[in-house]
Amino acid sequence: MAKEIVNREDNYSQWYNNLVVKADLAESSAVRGCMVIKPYGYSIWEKMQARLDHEFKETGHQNAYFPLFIPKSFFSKEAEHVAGFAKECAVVTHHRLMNDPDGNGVVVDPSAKLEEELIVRPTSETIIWNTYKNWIKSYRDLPILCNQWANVVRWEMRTRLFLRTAEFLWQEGHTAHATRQEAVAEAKKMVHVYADFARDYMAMPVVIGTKSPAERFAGALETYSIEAMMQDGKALQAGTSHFLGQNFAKAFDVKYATKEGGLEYVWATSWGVSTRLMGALIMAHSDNNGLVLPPKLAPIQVVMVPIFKNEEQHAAIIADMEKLKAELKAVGVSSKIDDRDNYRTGYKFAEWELKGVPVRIAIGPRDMENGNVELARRDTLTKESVKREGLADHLLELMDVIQKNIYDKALKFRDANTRTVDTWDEFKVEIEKGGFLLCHWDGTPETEEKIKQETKATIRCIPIDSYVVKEEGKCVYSGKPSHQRVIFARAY
RNA sequence: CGGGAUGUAGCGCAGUUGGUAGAGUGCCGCGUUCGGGACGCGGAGGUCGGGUGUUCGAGUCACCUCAUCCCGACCA
Repeated sequence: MAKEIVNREDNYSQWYNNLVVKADLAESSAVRGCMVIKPYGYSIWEKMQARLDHEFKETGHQNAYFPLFIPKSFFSKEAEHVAGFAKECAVVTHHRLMNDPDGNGVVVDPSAKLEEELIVRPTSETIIWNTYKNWIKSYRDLPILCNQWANVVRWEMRTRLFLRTAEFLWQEGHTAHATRQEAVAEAKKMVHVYADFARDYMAMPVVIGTKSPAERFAGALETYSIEAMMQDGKALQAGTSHFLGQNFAKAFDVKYATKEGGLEYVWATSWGVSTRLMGALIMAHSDNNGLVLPPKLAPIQVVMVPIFKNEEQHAAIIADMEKLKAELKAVGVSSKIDDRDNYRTGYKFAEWELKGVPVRIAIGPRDMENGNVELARRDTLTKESVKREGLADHLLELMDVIQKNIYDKALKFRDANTRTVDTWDEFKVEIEKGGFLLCHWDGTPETEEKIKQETKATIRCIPIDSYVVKEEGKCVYSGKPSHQRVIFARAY
């Protein structure tokens, strides 16, 4: 009873917050706008990290680490970039505390004021490009393909667990290239890495596209993103990859000697995904019973709950479960035996459902006699009696079945909530229903801004893989000519 | 930074015209239970966000202040 969560249909936001806390993923911290990621939530993040890190290495990248603090002057160098982040920076002004002369704890020592303020990184382009300047002399030094796993701070006015917190964990890739083509190819490659990860691991379909100029990253020439649809019909930007042109190279004076003996500015990209993916994962699949985790990211793939009346039965069941656990380990399926004696069976069932464990196996005296187990699937909420014999192999196969089913369900939902809209009247009605609207847009920031003001809908992306509709048409708002449909939606 | 609300037990909350600080849940102990969130009995747990004022007396009224949340604004 205590762990019951509110209905998704009643209040989606409340359901989400409730779920994050009750499923033991994270909680608000005492620090404004920050969150504590709890062990269970963090273990999911670690699984994401491990897979993404593997992909980065496979595509030729290396990990590195750059400072948390960025001198204020670095920020002044790229005008567009600073404008994009100036309003949400945490600034370090002093380096020492002292006892309060009035005896009230400690105060900031006014004599310890820093010569130059330090900014807690909201992103690392500036500090990294300041460093790359020293690394790059010749075309032989290129490309530089670095990734950093780090935390960043953005002083957001309003925060939500995982989706927008003042401090968050992420990875940021920063690459330097000799040519424009190479940099563009890198930015495209990485957005596809993200899309594949979302599809194959998070079981979350995403649309790959480019951002409209207004939605572009501060300082980028092109921003590629993956956009996912949450179950309330709102869009969530789940990852971005930017072609930065020569903007940062020029700002930090990073030139290389070409093979021909010339001197050129290098071309740059940056790309990142954050703990926001956790929010995406939760909102893409979960239901009123709690979290639904795709097997590939579930910290525990199979949970085993023993049912018994006496110590003799208990010992026999646990022994069998230990055996099954070993069999599962041998085929690469993670499992846990819930042998807690202070909770009843029903409580455990509810709790593991809340935590999103893909499969639950219950074994009781009846099952032991019949050579069966009770198998419950989290994704379908169905139960069936299956043979104990060959169970490990069956579960291994079932993991793929569940992974696919969760993806298919999300894909079906997205397609069902993606509509083609041609008139402004229709647009205003349809946007209220949520989902993606495929519309013609005249390509001007003015129209985009007006639509945003009137409906709160923004251009999520100009699709480049799915939902690509290249055709002549008229802008849904202005009626001016357009060559391709874009995706409008309300977003997180 | 504008508009609105809320601060009371670990948590989510109730607290009447100002009069001894409350139930639920969770936690600890004992017992009965145990195939879908059990129940009984006992127990621990509070400077009522902070300050000032009014009053014989303030969780309650007034003022100030701090914090949090919601709606805007802001936001790869």
